[in-house]
Amino acid sequence: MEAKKLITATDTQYSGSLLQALNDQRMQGLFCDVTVIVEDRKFRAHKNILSACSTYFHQLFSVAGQVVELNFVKADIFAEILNYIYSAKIVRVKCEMLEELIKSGKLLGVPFIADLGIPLSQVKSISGGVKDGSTDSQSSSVSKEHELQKETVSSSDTTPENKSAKDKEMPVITEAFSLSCEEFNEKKKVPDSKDEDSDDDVIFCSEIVTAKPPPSDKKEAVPSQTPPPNDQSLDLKKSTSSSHVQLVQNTKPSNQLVLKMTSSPQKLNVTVHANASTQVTNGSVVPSSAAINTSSDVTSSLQKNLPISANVNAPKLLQNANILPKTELVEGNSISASVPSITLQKNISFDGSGVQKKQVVTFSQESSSKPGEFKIKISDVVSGSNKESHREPESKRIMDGKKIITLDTTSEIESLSTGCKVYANIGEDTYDIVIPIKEDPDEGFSKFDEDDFPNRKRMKVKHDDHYELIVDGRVYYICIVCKRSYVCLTSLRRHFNVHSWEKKYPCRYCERVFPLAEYRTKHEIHHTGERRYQCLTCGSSFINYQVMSSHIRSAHSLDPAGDSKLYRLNPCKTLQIRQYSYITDPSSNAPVINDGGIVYDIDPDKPEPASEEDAPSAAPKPVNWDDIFLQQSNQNIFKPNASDGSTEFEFVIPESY
DNA sequence: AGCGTTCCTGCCAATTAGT
DNA sequence: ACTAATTGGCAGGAACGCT
Repeated sequence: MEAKKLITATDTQYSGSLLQALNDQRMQGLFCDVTVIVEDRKFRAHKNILSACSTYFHQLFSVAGQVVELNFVKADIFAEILNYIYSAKIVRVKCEMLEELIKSGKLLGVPFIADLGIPLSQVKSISGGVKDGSTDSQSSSVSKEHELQKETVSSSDTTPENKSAKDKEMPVITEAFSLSCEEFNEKKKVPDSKDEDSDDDVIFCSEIVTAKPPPSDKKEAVPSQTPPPNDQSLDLKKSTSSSHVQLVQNTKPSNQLVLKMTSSPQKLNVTVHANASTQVTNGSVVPSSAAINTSSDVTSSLQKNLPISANVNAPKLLQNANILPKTELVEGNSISASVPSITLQKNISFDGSGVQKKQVVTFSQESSSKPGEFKIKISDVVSGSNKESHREPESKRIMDGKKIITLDTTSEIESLSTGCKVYANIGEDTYDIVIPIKEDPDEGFSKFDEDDFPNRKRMKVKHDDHYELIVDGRVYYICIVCKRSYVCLTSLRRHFNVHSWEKKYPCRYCERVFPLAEYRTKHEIHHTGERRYQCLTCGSSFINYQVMSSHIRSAHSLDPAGDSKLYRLNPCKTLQIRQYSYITDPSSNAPVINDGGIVYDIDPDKPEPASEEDAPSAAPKPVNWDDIFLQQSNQNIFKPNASDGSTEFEFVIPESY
């Protein structure tokens, strides 16, 4: 007779293959919904993935739009972090990058990377096969642990593949932890690995987990799946990303990636079984919430004594779905001790041009004293946020598909939810922020236009790059990234490229790249050395307006910005730039004045061949490449690359530069 | 502090794209 | 051909870095 049985089936490869699929999609740009700009590099990614792995992104994406910019991380570092997020691996990171990597991991709230600081020193010495031959007592004891660990694993796995892996396994040791990692030998070649010196390579495929230290410590680490109730060793079920490595490489369900962490002197024993099946089939393990809560406690404890900032509450990719919501319910003191991102974001300093100057999330109650600086706390406006509820009576109301939030002058507008168009009607001391709550931002936009400005033509918003703020009937366009306000939308669009780098303007003389064409042009003029600005008082020429202006002020004690023209701007001869009314009167070499009242003239010392040849032509003739080649042939400023007929040119920096 | 360089943004002309 | 949108040069102030 067939007994009734409950069947439990677990796809042990699921998490790994899922991660792989996500990474593949990222590589192909599929379904990427966010662009992270770091320095001059753009990284396409998925918000869900980033927010799941990074507390920073988790909070950032609650307010940010499709483009975010990080200026506190280096591009190459962020690339490594992103690779980790999508692969659970830090692969072949050079030792000198580790410190920066860890720092960035802390800032971004990526626990694994942040906690690499724990084994860092040992890693450095171990990398490439024990460079320094560390022989301290800790390492020796850890080596024993490591041997034990090897035996534990080898007993259940004697495949040649894993034997090979054991030969390369690296114990990672710190003052607080010893961590042994059974690492599979990845046969999949890292693309750039061939050039790397293996001595400089560090490969992690593990995840650091903190656990509550025992009241009576100094217990020997014992890998155990069924710890006694009061045992200080703790089994955490984690279908971590680490399991990806294992499961992809070996599908045997009995195989586990075992991380054994042993504390010393504050003993801490943690065994992580990164077997995805464990969490489902093994019902005897410590409940997730308890485990995490315990971890939180130890985090707090450890932070008192150790220079680490473990963040066990950070959401982790592919973490047990039961863990995450439970961790949110951990007692407040535990959370506050283990969520550094809040404090962290308050400390982030955005600076420079084209970078985020303001915090995305702020908990500061500091009010703005400068007129025109409206600020709103994120909790006030984040759609769907629970935080809104407590402010409901005071300011929020919903009608006609719009959410209206009334703010006082001290509120902050910097963290308004993106994807919405925001309008404000300014009263004496209040601001009504109207946020269309329909899903389609354009829908709300349209409604606004039709209701309030029926004569105003609907504006199609191709890029979700700005808010609109109406103050006393005047429209200000506010960049969603840096919150700069613009009177002209074109100015904002031009500015936004600083964030998005949708277009790049490389210098044709050097390697520099600029987000604005004008920046490049001005920079290139420095290469050519051309001096277009000429002082009419003394005839001196200068490379740009600022130098010329400075000269007129200092040398002639005059104001170049005054009514009288004290300088002239000669047309650019060395670069192919847009020509305006740079018209030289064909009948004479007298300068002409354009519509703006600017006097233009051709430098008599450098007669322009084109002007002479084309003198009968009344139409303004812009300086083109041919003109430049003819004119500058002796100077060899530009040489057309005739070999391939392309539009590429060989640029030779003139001697004047 | 002075100087040079770069960044920023309103303005506007030239160019390009769309109808 | 006309219009709208985009591009990018310019002015002039501000910020920044160096000496």
